[in-house]
Amino acid sequence: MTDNPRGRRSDATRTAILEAARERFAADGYDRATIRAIARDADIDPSMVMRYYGNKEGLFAAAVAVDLGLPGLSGLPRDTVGPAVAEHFLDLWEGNEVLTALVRVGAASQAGAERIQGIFREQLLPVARRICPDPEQVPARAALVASQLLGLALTRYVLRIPPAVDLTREEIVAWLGPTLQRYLTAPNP
Amino acid sequence: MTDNPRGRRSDATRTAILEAARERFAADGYDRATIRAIARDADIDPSMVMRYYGNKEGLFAAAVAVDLGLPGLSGLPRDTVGPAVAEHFLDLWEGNEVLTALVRVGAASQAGAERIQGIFREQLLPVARRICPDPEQVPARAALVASQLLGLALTRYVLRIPPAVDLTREEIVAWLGPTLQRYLTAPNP
DNA sequence: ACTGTTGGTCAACGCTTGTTGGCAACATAG
DNA sequence: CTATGTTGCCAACAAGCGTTGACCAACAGT
Repeated sequence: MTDNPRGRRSDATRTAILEAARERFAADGYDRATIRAIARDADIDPSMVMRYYGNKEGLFAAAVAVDLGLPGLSGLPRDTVGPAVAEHFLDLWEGNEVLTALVRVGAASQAGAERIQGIFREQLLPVARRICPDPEQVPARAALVASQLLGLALTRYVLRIPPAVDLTREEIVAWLGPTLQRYLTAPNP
Repeated sequence: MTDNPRGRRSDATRTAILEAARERFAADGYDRATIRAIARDADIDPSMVMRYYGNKEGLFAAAVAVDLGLPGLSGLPRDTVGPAVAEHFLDLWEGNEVLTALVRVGAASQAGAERIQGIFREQLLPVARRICPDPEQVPARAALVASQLLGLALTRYVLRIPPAVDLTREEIVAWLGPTLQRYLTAPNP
């Protein structure tokens, strides 16, 4: 029994499945990303997906386990955090397809929406708590930040509205930076 | 032959189908909103949907024919257009489910995404052209406006992130108004 | 009263989906 | 070398889907 947790013989297959799943979920959304298509991309049999991840929901859960890596931002000077957040998320979106998949599936299914709610609650809220001045306003301000960040992701990476795709990295930081800065630290309007 | 364009005997059925379709598309997205479920909601047979709208794509196209009613905004004073846009879109989102359905389906399928691109191009861009100072910057600025508006819709009406749902109308106008104003009329940063 | 058109139902089609269980090949432990 | 657990493929299942065509009932025009 090769029970050794590190280095199972099937690890290559497992990660191939996850990679293919991320690509398909990002490109096609939850319903159209079929297990058969994912298995074909990973060059294995559909039944292997079921064996390793139980069912389609389990596969999705495993494929979009995401860490935003936000805590690193809380050490920054408070008055330049807006542009820093914009840059950080640009890196995340362009680095891999997990977040695109997440938005696509979140818009398509209740389970996906709940997963995004969880990420918001457990990863964005705590950081906002350490940046915002008024503790009572933290949820509202974090929600505004999320709306602008997810909105850019939606128009640029999911809907692919041409002018949103054509925005350069510098333009995005220059425009969104002050917006996020205001949502996080400006006095209540 | 009751060829009379106004007042066909089947008009009640047709609109019942469209209403049910909008609800289902908004609640479930394109793939999970089945023709059978829509027909059940409208209390008719699935085959009627096919007869009246050809196929599922045709039904979707008919269900989300949307007019943003933006031209009315171009007569406003240029320095208060931001909050006015925010209020206008709040009315639209809360008035009916067409836009929610549109975002859900846009995120799920290529056809839906193209439809949103079309609305952006034909309804948002022309109005932005009459508000923005620099004609060359119009597409980028309109894309930024769309990102914030669609982002709020996504977090509030589709993902239903609790703090985004809890925002009051006044809070939204007070926070988004200046953002949209800046995207539309502020000098290039 | 006859006839053609329209509104609507019913049952079925072909297809794809997620999911399951059986079976062969292989690696490893004793 | 044998026994055991792991990896993988194959074929099949039941369910649900969009879609179709045959059929009946009510109506309108003449």
